[in-house]
Amino acid sequence: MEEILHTNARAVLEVLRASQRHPTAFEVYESVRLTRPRIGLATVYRILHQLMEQGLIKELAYGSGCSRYDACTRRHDHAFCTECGALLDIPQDVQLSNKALQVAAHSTGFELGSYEVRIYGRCTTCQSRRSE
Amino acid sequence: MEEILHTNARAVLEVLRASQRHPTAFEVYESVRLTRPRIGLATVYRILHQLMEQGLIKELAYGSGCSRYDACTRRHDHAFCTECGALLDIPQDVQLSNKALQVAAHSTGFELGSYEVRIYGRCTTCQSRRSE
DNA sequence: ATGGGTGCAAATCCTTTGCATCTGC
DNA sequence: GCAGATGCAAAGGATTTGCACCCAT
Repeated sequence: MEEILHTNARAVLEVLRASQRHPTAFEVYESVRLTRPRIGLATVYRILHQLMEQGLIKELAYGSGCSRYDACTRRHDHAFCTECGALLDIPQDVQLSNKALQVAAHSTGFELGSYEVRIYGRCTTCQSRRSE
Repeated sequence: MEEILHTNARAVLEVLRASQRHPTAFEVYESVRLTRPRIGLATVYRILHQLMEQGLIKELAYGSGCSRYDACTRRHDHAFCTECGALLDIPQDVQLSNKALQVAAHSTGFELGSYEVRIYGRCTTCQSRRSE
């Protein structure tokens, strides 16, 4: 599937795969520019959309401003720092029964596609920054 | 707490409380204008921020475009329609053990604040619209 | 008269689009 | 030479900000 990606698309995907941090489009742009200095931000956006359509990456919406992108496409959960905006993958899936999901889907009439658990709190960095 | 709200802020909060649909800022603006025709969109945004700071409402980010607002501040879960963008409250909390949450928080080093389960799928309207 | 709240318009930020150019085949 | 990919600049949508005005105190 990804063999058909052209050079820039490949570079974008590699940046995303190498990053732990779920970068924004602009951060991806900055990283890609290290290897492909002439690339433009619009191209990065176009490539991000293509990669999403191909199911190679996912978009993460979180509060204010801009989207972030995730090269890990298997279902997984996230931790959001409410103080600094850091966004981490939760390494092991949060335990959730099929039954509970089906109840939720049923009560809303939804045909269940996927799901995600988000935990909100303070990341390690922000915890050490101040106690309060 | 909310006794100190001035008239426009009160109107915004009432619109949000009356709505089932988690409206966008612009939708709030349109509704509030029915009773306060001279209000401006900027004022609506300013008030939404104030209400968030006071903990009376919450912002919901979901994919593309704009934020939506939720006057229900008790912890609860959401269902997102991936087809039409509809956004519903899940009436009963998705069953999730404290232990599972603590494991998740611990594995990321997070100090757990809150959490949310999001289910993604097709809402009833979109299911009847086409089968595919 | 003072201070907060407000409308309006301009500014900003993120993202998308138009278009002429470039590239690889 | 053609089709797709690209850079650049302009356009677009959501949100914020500056500022003068208005209103209740």
